[in-house]
Amino acid sequence: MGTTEEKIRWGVEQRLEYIEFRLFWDGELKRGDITSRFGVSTPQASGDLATYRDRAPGNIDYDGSRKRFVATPRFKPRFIKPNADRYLAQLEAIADRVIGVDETWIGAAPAAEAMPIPRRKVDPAILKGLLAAIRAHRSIEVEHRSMNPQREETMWRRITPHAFGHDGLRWHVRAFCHIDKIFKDFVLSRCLAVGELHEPGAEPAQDDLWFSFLDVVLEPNPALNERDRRTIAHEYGMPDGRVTVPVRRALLYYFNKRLRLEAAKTIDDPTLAPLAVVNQDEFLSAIPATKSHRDLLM
Amino acid sequence: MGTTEEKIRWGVEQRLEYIEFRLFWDGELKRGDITSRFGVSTPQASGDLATYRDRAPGNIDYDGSRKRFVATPRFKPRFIKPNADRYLAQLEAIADRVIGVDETWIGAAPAAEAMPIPRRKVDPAILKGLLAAIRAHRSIEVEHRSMNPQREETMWRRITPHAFGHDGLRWHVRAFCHIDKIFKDFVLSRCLAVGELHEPGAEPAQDDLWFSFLDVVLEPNPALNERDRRTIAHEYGMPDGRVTVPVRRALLYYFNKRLRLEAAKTIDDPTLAPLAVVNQDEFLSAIPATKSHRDLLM
DNA sequence: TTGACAGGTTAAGTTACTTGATCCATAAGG
DNA sequence: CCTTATGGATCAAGTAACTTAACCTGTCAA
Repeated sequence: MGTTEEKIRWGVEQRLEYIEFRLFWDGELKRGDITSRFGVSTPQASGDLATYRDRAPGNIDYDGSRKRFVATPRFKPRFIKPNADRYLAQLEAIADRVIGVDETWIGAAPAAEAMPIPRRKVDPAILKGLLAAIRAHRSIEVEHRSMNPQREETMWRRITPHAFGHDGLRWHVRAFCHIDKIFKDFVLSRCLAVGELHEPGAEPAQDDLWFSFLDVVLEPNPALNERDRRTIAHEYGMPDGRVTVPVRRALLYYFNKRLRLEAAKTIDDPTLAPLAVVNQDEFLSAIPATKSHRDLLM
Repeated sequence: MGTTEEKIRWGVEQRLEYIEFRLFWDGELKRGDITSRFGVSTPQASGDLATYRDRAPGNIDYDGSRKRFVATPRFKPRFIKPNADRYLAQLEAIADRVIGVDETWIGAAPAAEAMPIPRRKVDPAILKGLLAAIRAHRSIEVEHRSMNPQREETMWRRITPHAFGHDGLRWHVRAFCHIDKIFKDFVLSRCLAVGELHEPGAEPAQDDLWFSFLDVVLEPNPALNERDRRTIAHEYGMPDGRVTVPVRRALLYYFNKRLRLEAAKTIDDPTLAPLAVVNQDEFLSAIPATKSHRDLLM
């Protein structure tokens, strides 16, 4: 009883979820957290807390001496399903200064530090232009710094983009290059400006390397001892000692570099490459196809 | 005139920001986008669009033939400041399946793919326990898979955590280990369970490696040709050909590995390591201090 | 013991909503 | 050509969800 379940407005639901999020991760919150984050009055925040108590009975208590609302020991989430990876993704964004703590629901962010890589910011206008070209299935002119020594240092080229790819360190746009007549990756932070939209140069479907996948079978590096292999198998979720990862062929090069797979079995210190590829012949022979365009590499 | 600027409720402001976000990035939206995302009625969504038109005159138009609201050519954001890195961070979270498209404001997400690394999910209960210990300045028992061959394969150890660190591939918790009496990193996905809180074993301030920084001076790899060096300098924001990055000594080991700095100048193919360290003596001699605990490496 | 802080409550009034109806414009299909 | 589907605008009546203003309670620290 008490749990009257009428329809509930979006704003109220957000605040109930916020209350529960804070109770789960921080274990506590105060009324002022609600009033300041959502700009509501104190009676409203009190009302929300009462509503929460009503709908999730036994989850919340008021600790008079600490002057905080606290989660009870038998707290059981009812409005959100807690997700550690989501929490950590937010923490990373905060550490990278991509968002502010006050834009998340994290109340007291723990001290956290991510790799401080001093990458140039991407110009919103450029990203916006590429998005527009992708949506409209058209080509766009891009001023791009090329690593190809045959080319001008920076040049305008027309490309027909269709997707974005992230190699773990930076974003590329996958596009048909009207000069070279092939599909390539263009690093976003090397795009200096964008121009007009025009007729497309190719259909996205023609980008075979993008649309075909290789099933990479990974195992703990056999150069490791039995025990370390078990640890790696556990960490990467390999119940039977292996895991199959479908990887776009266009991304195989980065996948290889990122996990140091190529040299895994020959490297002197196997702890540098915890994973190795089972279907290595297939894997290695699939890589060069993406490696032929020097622009991709660096 | 027209722009009456009374106080505005949180829910309304969210919708106005949503409208502008969509206009900027997607260039268009329809009334139904608002009703479905925020659960409001059609008259309300119409009202919001009218309010937006009122407050940001000249930004929005209705294209009757496409049956969409579209951004005008002279669109100028008034409620949000567009941030490409933030957009891309969301895109990455979507590609990694950490959040759903419907949880972001991105209307039509472009095709995007991030590195598919099959990492085990972190148990929310474990992260929550560590957060609680950090907040309370107490120690916590953790069942952890050790890579140290002297130790049991999995063992309970008491640690006093104080921060989180991300090496680009995974999260660690930085903590004082009550067994080894030193501060170490513990990979989150190797923590299997957490236990009770107790007295702390050390003050966070005693973690010298965490709280002291080394100024790493980076330059484009000198093994590259002049022109490629210029490109790298541009991409990493080095107006005078160098950039100084303060890095926590506790993270130097990962920083080195991630950017392949150690071997940068000697590696056969310099395109694999676009960056090199200027103050290399200082840098290399600072690394081993963090490298002494094998647990960190793999 | 006083004040500052955190929270709760009640009453009266306002704003932001909903439902349900009716109407308009455009595009696509027969 | 007419029909239907889609997407939008608007009005009227009613209702949640708010606000402001005032006043009350418990706990802690000076």
